[in-house]
Amino acid sequence: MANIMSNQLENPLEQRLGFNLRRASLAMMLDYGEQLSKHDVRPAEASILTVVLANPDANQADVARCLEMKRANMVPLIIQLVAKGWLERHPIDRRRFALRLTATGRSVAKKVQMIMENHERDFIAALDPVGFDEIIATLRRLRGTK
Amino acid sequence: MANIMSNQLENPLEQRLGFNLRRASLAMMLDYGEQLSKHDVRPAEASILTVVLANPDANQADVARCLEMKRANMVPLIIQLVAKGWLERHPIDRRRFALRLTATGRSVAKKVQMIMENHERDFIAALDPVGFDEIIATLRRLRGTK
DNA sequence: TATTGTTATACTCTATAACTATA
DNA sequence: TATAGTTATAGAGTATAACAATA
Repeated sequence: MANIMSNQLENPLEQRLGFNLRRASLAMMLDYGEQLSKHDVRPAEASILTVVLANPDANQADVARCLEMKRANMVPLIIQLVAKGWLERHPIDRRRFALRLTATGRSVAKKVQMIMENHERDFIAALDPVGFDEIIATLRRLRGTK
Repeated sequence: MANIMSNQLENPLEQRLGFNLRRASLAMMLDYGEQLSKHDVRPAEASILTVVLANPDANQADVARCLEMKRANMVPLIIQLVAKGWLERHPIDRRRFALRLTATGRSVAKKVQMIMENHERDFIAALDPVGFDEIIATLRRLRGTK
């Protein structure tokens, strides 16, 4: 019963792809979230700002689809972004809204891109000797499995 | 304003390491969680069962540390596992408990290992041509960054 | 003094079902 | 009939601070 004494346990999950993938993702999320929180931005909000910046007048359902989020979960996030004065909703027809960044929102969205760039730099460096493109391609294959 | 018409938006996050890492992790978690739920096991419970199976009589704090979980978040999980009749707590001294699997718990834990093995197989196949060891080493470096 | 287990609490993201209004 | 936005709700995991008892 060595385990009663020692405090270094064996963790079989350390050999698992899923566990390492999850811990790596959480490590990145932790740093990313800390950087964003300095500007009162949540990761999910940052994702929406990024997509709307790249796709002016997109509607909620389209944004949700391309971020692989549920339509229903967009609602409180959009409300928050509007309340913060970063986003406006303009009717396209009588059931869709075109999402548009305000001047402040555009400024925040650009700041978010810079934070993202700086945040990713350190982690991308840790990929070496595996190449960035190779990793991205591999992660995409994992995303498409099942 | 092509975006009012089209429903295929550009997603700049597709070029990001963090986004792809997260989506890949969630894709694996989705499949893993589905397989486990058939046996009324949650992923976090499966992690604890796995560590206790490999480390009989470990205490909660040690298990939490090796899974990178908070001590406080172990409590309801342990209570659940005890309530399910899969885990017992035996006093080590007057402040620690040795966690021990019951006969049923050991059987569930072994079933979990099989589910994990089958679940990972398909995803590991998707790694090709990148090797498993290479990916694990890379993910570990990411985990250790910041 | 440091650690274990605990309580309480809050936050973030995810998931589902069902509704309405509209295309 | 299918879709957009919404409501309500639940679940899972994570995080912090603080406490009593104990090492």
